[in-house]
Amino acid sequence: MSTPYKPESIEAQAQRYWQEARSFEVGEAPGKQKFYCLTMFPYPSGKLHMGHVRVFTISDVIARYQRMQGMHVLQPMGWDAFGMPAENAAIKHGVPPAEWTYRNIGEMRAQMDRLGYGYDWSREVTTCRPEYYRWEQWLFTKMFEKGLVYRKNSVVNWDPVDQTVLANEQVIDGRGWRSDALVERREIPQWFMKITAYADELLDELDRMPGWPDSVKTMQRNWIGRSEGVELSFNVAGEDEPLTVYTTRPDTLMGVTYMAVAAEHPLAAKAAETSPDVRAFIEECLQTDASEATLETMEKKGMPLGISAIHPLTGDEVPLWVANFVLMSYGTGAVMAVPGHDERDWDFARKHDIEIRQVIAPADGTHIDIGEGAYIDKGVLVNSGEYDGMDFDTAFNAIANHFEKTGRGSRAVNYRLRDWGVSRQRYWGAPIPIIYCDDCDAVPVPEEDLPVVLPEDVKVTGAGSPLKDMPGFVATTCPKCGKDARRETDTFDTFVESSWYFARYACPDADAMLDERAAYWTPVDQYTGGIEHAILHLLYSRFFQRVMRDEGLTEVSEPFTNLLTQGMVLKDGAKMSKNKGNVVDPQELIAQYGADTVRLFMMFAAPPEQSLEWSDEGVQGSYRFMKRFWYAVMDHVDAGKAAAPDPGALSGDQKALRRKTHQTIAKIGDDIGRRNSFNTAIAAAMELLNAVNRFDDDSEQGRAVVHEALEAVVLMLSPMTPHICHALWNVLGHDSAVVDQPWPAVDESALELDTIELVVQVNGKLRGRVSVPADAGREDIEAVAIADENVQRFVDGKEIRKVIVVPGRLVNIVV
RNA sequence: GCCGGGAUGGCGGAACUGGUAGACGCGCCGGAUUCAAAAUCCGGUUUCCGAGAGGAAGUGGGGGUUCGAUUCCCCCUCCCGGCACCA
Repeated sequence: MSTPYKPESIEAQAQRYWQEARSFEVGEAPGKQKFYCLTMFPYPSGKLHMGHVRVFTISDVIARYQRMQGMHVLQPMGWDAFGMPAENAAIKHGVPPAEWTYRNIGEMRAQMDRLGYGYDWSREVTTCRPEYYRWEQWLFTKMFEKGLVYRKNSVVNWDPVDQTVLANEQVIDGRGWRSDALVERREIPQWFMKITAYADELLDELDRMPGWPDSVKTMQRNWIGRSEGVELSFNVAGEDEPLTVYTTRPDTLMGVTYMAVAAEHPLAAKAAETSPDVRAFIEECLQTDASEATLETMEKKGMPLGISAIHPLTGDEVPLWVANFVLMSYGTGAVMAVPGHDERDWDFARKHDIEIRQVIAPADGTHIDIGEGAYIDKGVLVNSGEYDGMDFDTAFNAIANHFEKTGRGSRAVNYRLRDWGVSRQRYWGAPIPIIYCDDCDAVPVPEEDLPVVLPEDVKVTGAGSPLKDMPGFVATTCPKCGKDARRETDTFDTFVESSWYFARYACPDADAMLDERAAYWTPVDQYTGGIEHAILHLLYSRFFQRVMRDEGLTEVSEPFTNLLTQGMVLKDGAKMSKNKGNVVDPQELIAQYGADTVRLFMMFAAPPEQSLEWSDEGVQGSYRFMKRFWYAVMDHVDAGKAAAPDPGALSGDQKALRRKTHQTIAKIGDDIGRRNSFNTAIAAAMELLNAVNRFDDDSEQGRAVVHEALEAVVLMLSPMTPHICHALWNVLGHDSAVVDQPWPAVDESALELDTIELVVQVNGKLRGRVSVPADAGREDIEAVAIADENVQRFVDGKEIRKVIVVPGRLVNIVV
């Protein structure tokens, strides 16, 4: 009787081995080729969920595979430990955020070890530790000196009942999640990092990043949104200050029939002084949350201000409106409107009975009716006086030149990308290292006084930041003049921590932000994480990497050479969540089936980039496969020793199994190494094992080819299911550990075939299959194909027009 | 609303560069084993027509390019991710 498959004991054994052998702790080895394999670190929310298990398993498979390819692999792990959930838990249960966070980290780390991930824990990074965040505080002060950070007013969601700032996700249908009060837009001073200073570099480099998915690069390109246009000044009747707008379509300038400003614009405020209607409208505009999705989907409203701008070419009066879809913080807070050639302007003009003027006509002379809808394509100018007949480029240049000559405007490059607001009015984050002095204004904390440590023994109530009420934290002296001063109580956006942690893993204990070890390990060779981070986290990290580079900390510009974005884990077609009650706890599954089964299912159920539909039956199927695998090896070994195959002495069936083995080695190597196609890799391993189980041959050579096949399966599945493979490798007679084995080699001579099967089509429809010698010529193949009995039924009596032969695949006869 | 992605048997998915649609797994059906069940093993399984050989249809919907389209192009529907304070 074979030894039964008992995952709990073999998994514990393998994990003990890795721990005692320190299999995954790596130092810098300049002679070896390094491979830095990283997954987006988790927020320590309490327990691992299936999404974590999926991304960590993907990364672990890649790390273990690359190790078998001879790479010197680093795979670290850490904690994105600041964030709102800790404050929410504190409000709900009265536990201080720090305590809650550290407890969660302990729990999740134990779960990760139970799943068998090959992490170098000696490099663990926890972002809520002062020894970590001191360096981002330090970098902030360096950026301050360089003018890369600045303070300006910007909009937040204000909950008037809780007297606190809300995150966008805390605003539900325009109301505060706890108070249910209508949220207001409010402007407060906040700190910004000048990511726009790097906009061109961040954009241009995308063209030289073949290791990133096109979709992510496209999203980042669109997000940066570089455009070339013209900045123009419109005089305003009765005002000294002109109104400046930016447009990418100066060719439509003669079609401007109104202009719109934001509710917060000074001209709107001025009109409100005399008009109660305008005042009421402005107040209504502020009763909305600040997210772009809300602004873009809400009803477009506006009101005339009773003020006119002067058209810079015609001198005509153009009415000025205040509108809820124009935002003060974007651009100049004012837009020119061309309803004839912009959809939003067209809708707005229709609604408010504003003139719609056609100034562009299709270049091919097609008639269009501007009363039916806006014509937004580029074309030829009409109704534009001296510019009539010009195409877009000619008109763009003519009008731009005119404005540059008259000093009323200029060509300008504009970005959709806005500077990064890093201030958060929250407690559980890294303090922004600034001191406010009545005389010296905002002064960065000197290097020798860093870190500014966040006090951890606090009571969180949910109404404002507790830091404001801690005189011991706030009260300080000005580093410049020594007078009494106040500390900044805002903390960093948590994206700041996640924008450089990947570099810190290289040197977690360095007495500087980075040291020479980062030069060895960075950039990350393989980065894996959720597609939801395609823009913000990945763009901020690319920005930070450059700031660190320009500070002389590294020579690397791009932090992540290859990027894999994995899909979500769904159940019943929806993301797993407590609200929906469709959560599957990894812990219970591991207890029932073992880590290998869970890992195998995760990798088998879907390709990594797609969403993965959870299936309890599928997990059982993976468990069944683990058992079949286990007993196949056990039964083989129980029957005695096996020799190495002698290629010259194999029968046809033996040769066929050996061919299958080497075909599979080639396929799985390609699937994992090139395609990140783990599901098909596993399917191929299953096929090979099925072939072994069907293979009934006790002869010496028969046992030899089976042995070779089983060893190959053990080696090739070891990245996916490392524990069972650790055990089976020893069962197969090896003293070594499978984790240190090289990837199996393909024997090209085993792949050779004498005859191949070709598909025969008639007019593209499958009509038969024929066997031909592998080296058959085109004429022989055609003759054999046409001679096929079933093919004859469709060819007979018809004229053969063309025969297409796709070598090794098919023959298509066109009649 | 804007940007990005997706849709293939009863289900998850495969088909990599335009060349056999449905690999592999789940489920289901039939059989073996068993006193019985579980577990395990063997066979079948896109739909329709046909005893069979075989034929017809078929990759969200509509059109197009091609000897040949799940794959390329145009239009549409639905679902998912992101939209700058969730991480």
